[in-house]
Amino acid sequence: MNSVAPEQVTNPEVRTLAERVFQQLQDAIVRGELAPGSKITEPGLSRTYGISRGPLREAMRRLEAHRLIQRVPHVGARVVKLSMKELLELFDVREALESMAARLAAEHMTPKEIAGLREVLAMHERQADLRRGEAYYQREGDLDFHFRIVQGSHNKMLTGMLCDDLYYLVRLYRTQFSASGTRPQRAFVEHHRIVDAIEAGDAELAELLMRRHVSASRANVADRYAATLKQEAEATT
Amino acid sequence: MNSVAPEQVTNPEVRTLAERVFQQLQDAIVRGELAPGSKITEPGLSRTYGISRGPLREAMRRLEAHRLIQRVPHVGARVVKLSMKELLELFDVREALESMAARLAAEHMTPKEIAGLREVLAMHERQADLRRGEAYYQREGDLDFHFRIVQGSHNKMLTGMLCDDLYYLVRLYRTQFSASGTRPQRAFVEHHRIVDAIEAGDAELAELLMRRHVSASRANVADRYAATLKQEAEATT
DNA sequence: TTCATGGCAATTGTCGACAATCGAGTGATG
DNA sequence: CATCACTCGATTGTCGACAATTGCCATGAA
Repeated sequence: MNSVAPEQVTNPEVRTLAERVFQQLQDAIVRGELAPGSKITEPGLSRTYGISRGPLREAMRRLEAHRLIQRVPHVGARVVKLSMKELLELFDVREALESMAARLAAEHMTPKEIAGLREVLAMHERQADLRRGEAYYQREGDLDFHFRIVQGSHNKMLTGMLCDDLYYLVRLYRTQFSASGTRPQRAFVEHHRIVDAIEAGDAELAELLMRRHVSASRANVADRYAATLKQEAEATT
Repeated sequence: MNSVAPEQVTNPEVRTLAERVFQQLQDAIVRGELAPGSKITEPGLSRTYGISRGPLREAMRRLEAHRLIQRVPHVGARVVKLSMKELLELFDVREALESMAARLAAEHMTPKEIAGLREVLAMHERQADLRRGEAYYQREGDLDFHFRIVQGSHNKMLTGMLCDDLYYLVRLYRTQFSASGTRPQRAFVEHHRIVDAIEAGDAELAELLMRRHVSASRANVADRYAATLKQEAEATT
């Protein structure tokens, strides 16, 4: 597992050290290589990535603004660690933004984009058939699905907020809580209905369905968490 | 012309140069002292604020993440200039987030917070009586109203997104488009109804009313813009 | 006149060094 | 034994200098 993708070095979009290390850190945090809650020091990262502290600090400022690290002046920075409360907050924000995205997608998505969306759905079903228990691909695919709808909204501000900020937190949560258990069949059906509504241009329905979809996902997480708490309580008695 | 206010130096909350210059720049941009679209250079700002480029660059990274400036590697940075399209995008995002905030506020706001909200409304009415034409106070007060509802949601992620990011863009828009004309009476009524719904704990109604409130505000802006375009077209013929 | 080309000044990107601050560990004291 | 003050090591904050890249402008040719 290479830590640095070779295309990053030659990619003309990413020529500055600060930009590169920002993306590398973002990746490392989201993938759990930097443990949530762990302290990160500038000299340490400086050595790891072989750069000076100047660009590194700029990258850290951006990570801070994206809520991936938390800094305290003169003390240091830690990788963000989502509490269950914060995770549920994240779901509320997602519900608001993604339902709006679905509404706008129903109004503005092009036939080509819709076809691409259907393609994603088809791939999910193939994967679900082949490896029913395997949750990883389905999870990444789930984000891909949401990703495309958000982009279909054709609202750059909305796209930026969801894709540049929230989705990294979502992925961070999935590694942090190792959220493997899902509700695949039901989610598939919901995905299909959302796409149907978008294709029909039914903005209100698409919005409603997406809202329910995210809300159900949130409830699922909350239930599993409650179950975990109960289990732990029983184990200690 | 003093570049640094003396109380800032002693303020324990703001001890680092990067933090100070970040807030100063944020203020300068929002108040229009740095014209939208104007180019800002590091040596220039470095001289004006009397600091070196290190902290300055960190502040600029944060401003970039908050969408107040736009940077191009090796070229430079400009103060963001909202196009009408982007402004309408901003309204869509606000509609999504603030309606959710109103819903959560109806569920979680404390009696004390609600009383504070009513206080704000009362102050608005007094001001509206005294100086009917004056829009400035009413505008700032409008933001104060929304501010308190967002905080009443008790959702820190939502609060951060709205108060730390979007509301600065809203204020920037108000200076950029010199949006003095409003619809005060109607907005007052809407504000009151929203507070009523929140106080009654009617989450769905609060959400719906806030959604309409923001949506109406968006439509108002769009109409005024269309009128401006039409006026200009007539003037050139 | 218009366009290509080369050099130049200014700006951005990066680095290493120094100063300021924090917190853990140590020892003294009640 | 607990508590407090202090010292010291490490980390963060800041600065000035150097390298790299860009855009402008002058010069010249078609």
